[in-house]
Amino acid sequence: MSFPATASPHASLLHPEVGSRAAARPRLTRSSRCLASLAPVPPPPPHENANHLVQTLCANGRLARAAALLQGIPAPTQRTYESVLLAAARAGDAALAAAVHRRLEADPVFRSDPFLSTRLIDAYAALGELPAARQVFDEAPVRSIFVWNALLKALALADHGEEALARLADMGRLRVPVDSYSYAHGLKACIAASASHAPASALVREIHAHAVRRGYGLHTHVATTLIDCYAKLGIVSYAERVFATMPERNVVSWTAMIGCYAKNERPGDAILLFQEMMASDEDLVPNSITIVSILHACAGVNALGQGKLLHAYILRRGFDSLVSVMNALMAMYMKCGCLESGKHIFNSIGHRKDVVSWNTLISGYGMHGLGHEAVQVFEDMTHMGVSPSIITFISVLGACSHAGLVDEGKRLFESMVDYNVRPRTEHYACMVDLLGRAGHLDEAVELIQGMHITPSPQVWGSLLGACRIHRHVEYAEMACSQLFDLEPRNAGNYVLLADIYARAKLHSQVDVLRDLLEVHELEKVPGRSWIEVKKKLHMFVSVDNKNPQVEELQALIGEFVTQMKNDGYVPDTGVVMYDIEEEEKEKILLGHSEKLAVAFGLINTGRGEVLRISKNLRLCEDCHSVTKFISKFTEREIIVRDVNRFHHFRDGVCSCGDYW
DNA sequence: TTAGGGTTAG
Repeated sequence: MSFPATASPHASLLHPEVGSRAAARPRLTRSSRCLASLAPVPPPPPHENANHLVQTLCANGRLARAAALLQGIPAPTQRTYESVLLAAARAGDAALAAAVHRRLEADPVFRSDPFLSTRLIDAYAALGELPAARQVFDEAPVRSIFVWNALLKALALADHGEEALARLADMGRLRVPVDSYSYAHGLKACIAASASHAPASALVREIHAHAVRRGYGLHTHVATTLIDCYAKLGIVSYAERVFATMPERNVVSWTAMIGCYAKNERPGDAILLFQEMMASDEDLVPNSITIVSILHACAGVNALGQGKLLHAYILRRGFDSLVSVMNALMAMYMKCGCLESGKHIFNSIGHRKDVVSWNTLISGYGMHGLGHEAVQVFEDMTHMGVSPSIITFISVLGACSHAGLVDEGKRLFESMVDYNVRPRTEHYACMVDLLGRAGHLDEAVELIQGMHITPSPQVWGSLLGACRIHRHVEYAEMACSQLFDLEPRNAGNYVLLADIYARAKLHSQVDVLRDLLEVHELEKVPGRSWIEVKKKLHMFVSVDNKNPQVEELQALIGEFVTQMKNDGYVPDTGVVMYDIEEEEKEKILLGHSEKLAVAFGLINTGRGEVLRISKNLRLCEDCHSVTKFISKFTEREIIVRDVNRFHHFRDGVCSCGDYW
C-alpha cells in the first residue's frame, strides 16, 4: 500500500521537525500514530546499514556471507556480534564462532565487553568447544556474574562437575557474589559429572549446604533443581524434604517432584501428588510436561482408569497437538495392555510422528511378544526415511528376544552399521539375552568375548538370566565373577546364582551365598504388584504380614492350589531361598504379591471383568503356573505386565508361550 | 543477558 504523505491532513505531524513549534504540537491521536509509523525514514549511515545486513543474513541462515561481511565492517555493534554468535551456535559452526572471537579481540570498543564474553562462552559451550570457552573466561578483562555463570553452564554441559564446583569455590574466595543461577548450573554440573572422582551425591550435598548458608536454599529455581538432582540420584527423601520446605511452588516445582517419584519407581506416589496438586488451592494448571510425567506414572502402575481421564483432559485442552504428549499417551495405553488403543493414537499422530513415536510402537509390540509386528514397524519406519536411533535398535532387538526371533535379531544387529548406529553395551545386552534365552549360550559367551567395548553389568546380567533358564552353572559362575565385582551391592545377582545352585542341588554353595547376603546386609528388592479396581489403585507387597487382608487373599489362592495339586501340580519352591521347611516355603509362595493382587481382583470385580496387574520384578514360575490355572478355572482374562513384558493369561494359556 | 520439570529401551 502506498501512502500519499504530502496529501495527508496530518502532514505536519508526520514530519514534526518540519512543523512549526515542537512545544505547540497537539497530542497524537491513534490514527495519526499509525500513520507516523508508515512515514519514510531517512536512510541510515553506511556502517549501520552493514550492521543491519549482517544481522538479517544471520536471521536467514546465510552465515558464510555474514561472516565475510563481519570482517570488513569498520564498527560492528554489540548486537551484530551477538547475532553472528547465536547463529553460529544454532548452525553448529565452530569455525564461525572462532572467527567472531578473533574479530572481537581486534575490536578496541568491545574486546572487554562482558556481555559479549558471555555470549562467546555460551556459543563455544553449545558447540562443544569447552577449551575455547575456558579460554574466553580466562582472558576476559571484565568478569561479570554473567560471565561466571556462563562458564559454570559450559562446564555443566561438558560434564565437568568437579571443575564447576572448584569455580564456585573460586567465586567465594574472590568475593564474587554467587547468585541463584550459579547454584542451578553448579548442581546440574554435579549430576552430569561422569568423569568425576567424587560421587555426584557428595557434590550435590556440598552445593546444597553452600546454597543454604547463603540463603539460596529455598529459592524456587535452586530448590527445583535440587529436587531434580536428588531425584536423579535416587535420594527421594531429600527431594521430599526440599519440596516440603519450599515457601513458593509453581508448576515446574510440582512437576519436578512428581517426576522424582515417577523416576524412582514410586509411580503410585507420583499419581497421589498429582491429585494433590489438582486439588490444591494454589491454582495450578498442569502443562504438557506435567501430563507426560503423570502418564508415565500411570503406565508404571497400570492405572488405566487414571490414564483415560488424562486422555480426555488432553483432548479438552488441546494437548493432542503435541507429539510428546501423544507419545506418552500411546506408551501409557500399551503398557496398560491396550495395544489397539496405542496403535490408534499412533495413527492419529499422522505425519507429525517422530522417532520416539516409532520406538514406542516397536517396543509396545515387543512387550506383548509380537516380534514379527515389531520388525515390520521397523521396516516401515526405515522405508519412510526415518533414521533409527540407538533406542530403536534396543527396542527392536528386545522385541526379537521376547519372541525368540534369533535370526531376525542377528540380521538387525548386523545392519546397525548401515544406519550409522554403533552397537553399544545395551545392544550387546539385548543380543546376549536373545541368544541366551533361546538356549544358544555358547554363542552368547562368544559374542561377549568378542566385544570391542567393555561388557557392562547388563551384558553379564543377561547371561546370568539365561543361565537360570537353562540351568547352566558354569557360565553363571563366569557371569557372577564379573557381576560381584561390578555390582557388589546388587542382591539380585546373588539371588539368581543361589537359585541356579539350588536347582542343581549344590546346597553348600547356596548357604555360602545366603551368608554373603547377610554379611553384606543386602536385601532382596521386595516384590510389588499393583491392580486398579474401580479407578482406585491397590498395591501388594510380597510376604506382607502387616496387611490384615492378606490372610483372606492367601486362603483363596490356597483353594486354587489345592485344586491344582489334584491335577499333579507341585509348587515351585526352588525360588524360595530361605532354609525352612517345604510347607513354610509353600506359604511364602502363596504370599507373592502378584497372587495377592489376582485374588484381590477376583473378589472385588464383576464376573468376566479383565484383571490388569503390573509388577516390579520378573514373574516367577510358580505365579505363572498358578495364574494360568486361575484364568481357566475362573474363566477370567488376566493381563500381567512384569518388569520385562506382558503375560496375557486366557483359558489356562499364557501369550508368552512359557518363553520369558 | 543467564536458570528449574517430560516422552521411547534394557
